[in-house]
Amino acid sequence: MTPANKNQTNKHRANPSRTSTRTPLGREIAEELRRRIVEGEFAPGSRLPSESDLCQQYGVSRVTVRTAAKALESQGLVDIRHGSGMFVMDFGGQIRSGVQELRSITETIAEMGLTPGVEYHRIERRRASDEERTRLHLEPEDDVLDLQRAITADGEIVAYSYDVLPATNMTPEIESSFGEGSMFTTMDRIGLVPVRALAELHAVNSTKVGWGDMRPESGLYLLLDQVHFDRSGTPVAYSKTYFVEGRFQFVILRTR
Amino acid sequence: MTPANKNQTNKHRANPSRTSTRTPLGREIAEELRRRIVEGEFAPGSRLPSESDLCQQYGVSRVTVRTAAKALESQGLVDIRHGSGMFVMDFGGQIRSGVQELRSITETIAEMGLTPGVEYHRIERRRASDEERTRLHLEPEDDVLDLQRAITADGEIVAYSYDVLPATNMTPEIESSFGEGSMFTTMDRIGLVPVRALAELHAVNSTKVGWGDMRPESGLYLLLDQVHFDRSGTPVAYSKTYFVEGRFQFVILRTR
DNA sequence: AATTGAGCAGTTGTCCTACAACCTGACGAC
DNA sequence: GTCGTCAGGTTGTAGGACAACTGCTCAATT
Repeated sequence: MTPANKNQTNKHRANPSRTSTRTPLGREIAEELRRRIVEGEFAPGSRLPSESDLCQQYGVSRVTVRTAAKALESQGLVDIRHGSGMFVMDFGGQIRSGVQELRSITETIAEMGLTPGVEYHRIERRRASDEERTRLHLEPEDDVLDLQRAITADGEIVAYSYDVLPATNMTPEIESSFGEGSMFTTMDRIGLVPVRALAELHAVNSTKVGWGDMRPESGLYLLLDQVHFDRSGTPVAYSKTYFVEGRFQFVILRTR
Repeated sequence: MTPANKNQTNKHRANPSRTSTRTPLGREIAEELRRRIVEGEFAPGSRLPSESDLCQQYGVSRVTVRTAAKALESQGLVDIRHGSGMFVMDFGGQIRSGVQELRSITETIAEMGLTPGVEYHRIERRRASDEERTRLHLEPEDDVLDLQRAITADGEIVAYSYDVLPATNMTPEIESSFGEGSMFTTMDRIGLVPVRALAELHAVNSTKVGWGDMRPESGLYLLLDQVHFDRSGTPVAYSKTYFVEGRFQFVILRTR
C-alpha cells in the first residue's frame, strides 16, 4: 500500500471485488507488519518505527496503526512500551508462531524453514457418525467428507490428520479437488472459512494411529482434537491431528 | 468506577499509590469486562452493550473501550461484528480460558468451577544445572530455588510441577513463604512478575514422573515445558509441568 | 568525580469530534 | 410473498489535541 491511498475512502480501495465483508484496514496493516518482522527487516529486540512514522508509511491514521500494533502485541510478536516505543520480541530463539494462532500446519512448517508436504491416504464421502453429528451440528441424514492425510516436513512424517468436513453441499468435483493443494485453500473456495478453532490437547499412546511404514515405533503422539468455526460460529471442520512426539516443535506463546 | 471519573486526568484516579507503572485504563476495563462475562452477566451468544454505552458506564472514551474490546476479542472471548455489535463467544460448552493465556493453573481450575489445591513436595535451594543456567541466563555460581508441587482439583492430583526460580537475591524468609499460597503471589511480592511464557508441549510416557500413592498407573502425561519472562524480557522461572492425561481439560483457543 | 535533579524531546496512552462502512429491521411497491 | 429502499444504530477510520511516560542531556550540588 502506498501513501497515495491517503484520505481515500474504502469505496476506492484497490480490491473492491469481494462480495462479503472486506478486510479491515487495521488487520491489513497488522499482516503487513507481521510479514516485515518475520522476514527479518527488524531484528529481535530492536525498535520499530514510531506510530506516527508508520502512519506516514502506510498513509493511515494513528488509530489504525495502533489497532495493528495491539494485534501484533497480543500475538506476542512485539512489546509496546509506554513512552519509549514498540520493540520486536526477543525470545533468544527464532520462534515466530505458536499453535495459539490459527494457521495451517503446513504454513507453520514453512515458517520454521522446512519444506512441508501432504500425502493423502483417503478421501471418502460417508454418513456422519454420532460424535461428528454432535460436533458439527449435523442432521442424521447428512454426509461428511472423510480425509486422512500424512503431513511431512522435509520428507519426514510429522503428523497424521483425520479430518471431517460437512459434505451436504459438496459436488464430486469439489471432493476430488481436495487431493490437490492445501486443505484450507479448497475449503476457502467453497466458502468454508475457519477463523477460530477450539482445540483440546491430549497425550496418546497407541499403535492404531497412522499408516504406512514410516509409522513411529513408540506410538507416542500429541493429539490436537479440534473443531473449526467460521465467522458466524458454524462448525466447518472436525479434526484429530496426531503429532509424532519429538518430530514437531509444538510451541505456545502465552500472554497476559 | 463511576461516571463521575469522566474527564479526570490520570493524576486524580482512584489508586495513585503504585510506584511502578500504573495499569493502563484499557487493560483495567478489559479485565472488568472479562469478569462480567465470565460471571455470566451476559449469556453466550448475546450482545454486549454498544461501545458508546460502555463509554458512559465506565466514564472513558471510545478509544479506551475499543482497546479493551479488541483485547477480549484476541482472547477469543467476544466477537466484534462491524455494524452490528460485540457478542459473547458461544462455543456450546462453557470454556472461558485456554492455555494460550498466561494464568496460573490454579486460577484456570477455579474458572472451571473446581476447587484448586497445591501440595508441596520439596522446596530447596541449590546450584543451577547447565540447562537451567542456559534457560534462565544465569552465571555458573548462581543458585536456584527448586520447587516440586502437586496440583489438585477437587482433591485429585491433576499435575506434577517442577519449577525453578533464580534465587540469587532471595532471603531464607522469602524461600519459606513459597510453601504458603500461590507461587505467583509470592513471586509478585519479590518483583518476579511474569507477563509472557514460551512453552513447548510434549507427550510423555514415564513412571519417573511424580510421587506419592496417587501417581497414575498409565504414566501418560502432557508436558508443558516453559520459561516465564517478565516485562523486560528477563527469564524469571523455568517450569516443567506434567499434566496427568485425562484429568485436566487442556484447551487452546486458536484465533486468526 | 559522582550523584542528583530539572528540563527537554520523543513516544505511547487517552480524549474529543466527525464521518465512512456496515448491519438490521421496518416499510412500502410490486 | 418477494424485493428494493430507507432509516437508525453500530463498528471502523480519520485528525488533532493533550496527558503520561521514557531516556537523555546537562547544570547544580555534594
